[in-house]
Amino acid sequence: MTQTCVSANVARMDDRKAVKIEDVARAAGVSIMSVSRALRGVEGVSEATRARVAALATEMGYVPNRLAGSLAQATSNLVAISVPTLFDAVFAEIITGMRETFTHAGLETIIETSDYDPAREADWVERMITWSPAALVLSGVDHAPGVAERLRAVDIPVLEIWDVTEDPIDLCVGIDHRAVGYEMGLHLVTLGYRRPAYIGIPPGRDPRAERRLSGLRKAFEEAGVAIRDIRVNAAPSFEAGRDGAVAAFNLEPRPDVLCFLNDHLAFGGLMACEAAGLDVPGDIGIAGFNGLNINNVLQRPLTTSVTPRSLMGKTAARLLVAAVAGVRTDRLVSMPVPVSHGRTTRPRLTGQRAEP
Amino acid sequence: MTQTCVSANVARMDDRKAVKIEDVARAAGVSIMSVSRALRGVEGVSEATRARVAALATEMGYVPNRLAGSLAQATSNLVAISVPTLFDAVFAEIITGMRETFTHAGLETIIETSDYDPAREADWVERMITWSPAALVLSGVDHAPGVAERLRAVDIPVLEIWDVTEDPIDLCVGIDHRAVGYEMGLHLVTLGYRRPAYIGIPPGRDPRAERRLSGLRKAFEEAGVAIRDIRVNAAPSFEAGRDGAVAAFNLEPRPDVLCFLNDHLAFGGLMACEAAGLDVPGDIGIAGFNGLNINNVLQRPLTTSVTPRSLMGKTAARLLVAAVAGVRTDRLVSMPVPVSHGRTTRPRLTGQRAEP
DNA sequence: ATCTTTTTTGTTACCGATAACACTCGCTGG
DNA sequence: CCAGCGAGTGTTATCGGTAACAAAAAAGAT
Repeated sequence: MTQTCVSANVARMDDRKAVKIEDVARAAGVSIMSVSRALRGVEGVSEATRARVAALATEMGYVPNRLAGSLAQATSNLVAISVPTLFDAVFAEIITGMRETFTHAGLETIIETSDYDPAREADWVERMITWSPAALVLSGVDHAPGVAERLRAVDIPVLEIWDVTEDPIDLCVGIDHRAVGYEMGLHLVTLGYRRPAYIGIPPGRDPRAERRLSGLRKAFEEAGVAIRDIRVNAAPSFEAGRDGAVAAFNLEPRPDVLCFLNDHLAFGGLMACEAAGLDVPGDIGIAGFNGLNINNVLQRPLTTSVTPRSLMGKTAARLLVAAVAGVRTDRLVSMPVPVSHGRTTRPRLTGQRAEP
Repeated sequence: MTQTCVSANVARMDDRKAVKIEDVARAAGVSIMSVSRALRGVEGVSEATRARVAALATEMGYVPNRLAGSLAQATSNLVAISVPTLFDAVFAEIITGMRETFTHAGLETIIETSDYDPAREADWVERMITWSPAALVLSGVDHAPGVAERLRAVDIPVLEIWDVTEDPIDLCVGIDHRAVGYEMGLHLVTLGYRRPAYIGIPPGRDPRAERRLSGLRKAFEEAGVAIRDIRVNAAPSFEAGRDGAVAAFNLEPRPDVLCFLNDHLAFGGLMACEAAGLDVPGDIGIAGFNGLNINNVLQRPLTTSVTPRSLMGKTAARLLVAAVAGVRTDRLVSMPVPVSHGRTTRPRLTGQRAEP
């Protein structure tokens, strides 16, 4: 099957070599430029030529070479997106939310997972710049040193998503994680919890989670309560939550509520409670973060903060498309994150309005 | 903030304009080609110049323009991957499995979601070709008409993943879905189930699922039993499984086992059983597909077929990297998919060895 | 010391498009 | 009847690199 004769190979390649703009031009009896203009829908060709060229191009199977096009224009239609992980449905939803808008705007997306490692993100940024992308999307606002400066220096619109900062590189659409943690803390305090424990992964991996914890801590501190802190040395996962919960059961005194890094861990924790014969929320409360779809089918949906992933993606994409087009917009959008009361924390104290 | 004066703009742009190979060459006092060679690690430069140029390039902040490079070389380091969806952790795992190998090989990945629509996949293929990617990865073996021919015509290595076919476009690494369904069917028949129902989404969206169903059907038919078929008009999700299960409860006679499209639906179904007060597996059995991580924390892990997503990704990537490098390898790899007995189907009949 | 080799370096042509400008018409208006 | 204009089309330079070949310098052989 393999052609070993060099000349044969060359011949074969020449045969099938993609038809280029020049071929179309020759076939249509016009200049290269007319073809280029016709195919891009740019002004400056008569309707007759445009139609003729377009038909011919299709017939000949012409596909423009974007490498050449982008090189000549010094910009591409590529939007490069970096997320920590694809395992977490959250980022999948954000991406999906963005993609639709991008597709409409004729933008291609290229996705990277940094695995929560700022150094990898920084590497990737350097690599991506070489593609002259139309825009860059980063997850979070904590970057390796120098990255922000670098990105401000090159003239590419940058969007930071999922977190907020007062000093975005360019555009920023996300949620205020500290506020989210604080809100949840307030909620739990209101419900009367006084022996909280936090269950997460070791610090340094997920700065957003740490920020939520700090908000949570603040809320409890205002009630004169300290949070005990359990870290499971693993990736954020169902299993980590389960293991963390098991560890929490042995604390003295036993926590009355477990605050998990996110819904994944919370679900793992819920299962651990079930396995340990603990009633939720009777014996112990559970709080998560994200409001994943799984809650829609759980007998006992999690008490959690519902993040607007899809909407966030859409909003962000719209802003970015505008920025790419040169339109000025808001630089910072902080989205609301309602607490979903769920059924893994006890109902409100007597005298308060009951949850519907 | 915006500079409106044209000359000022130009000046600014010139200031910050990325340093190019020519600048480095001038600074190093060598020709452009020497810089190109030095930086690419290609033969033909003395070690001394290489070091000097490399140092200078770093110092000057030179980043090669890949558009230009790829254009000149008529190929890029881009691997374009199409998956049906990112919501399903399965594809996230496959991608993650592949990515590591690709990164090692210096390949960049660009990801598309086709949303189970062959037409979108076909569009995407056309668009991608224009980037001269190093390789293309497609999910499944069912493509829009003409796509396979088109891909065979251009000289780009193509990998089909997740499913298998006897006539791959190029390379194929996946699982035999029909066989998987058949295996599961045999297992359920062995366990004594005789009133099975299948719960999935409308046909035409996920050909792999249909193939699994056909295997399942065959196994039951061999036992003289027909499968009843329930389709939920929704995306494959927890909710779809729940709704499908509820529908199944009303069938006459009530099914003794529910076979779900995948674990997502199966989990939704499990929750529906719980909500309906049905004991699993006492009153009704449940079978899924994939062996998602959630099973690791469930009190009652699902009976399911465990797909080797990560390994599949790794294997596939390795093959593809070899192919890109011009090495001949196997064209087809079909991976084993063991049945995990779980605890949502009844234990084996008496007289057989018990499940550990 | 001279003639090969081999290594290193430089030149030139192109990759496949686009931008900017130049040209050719056919028509209008003075 | 011809300058003036605008739509439609063509020409030329360029984008930032790389391949292929040519030239120069260094190393080795006789």
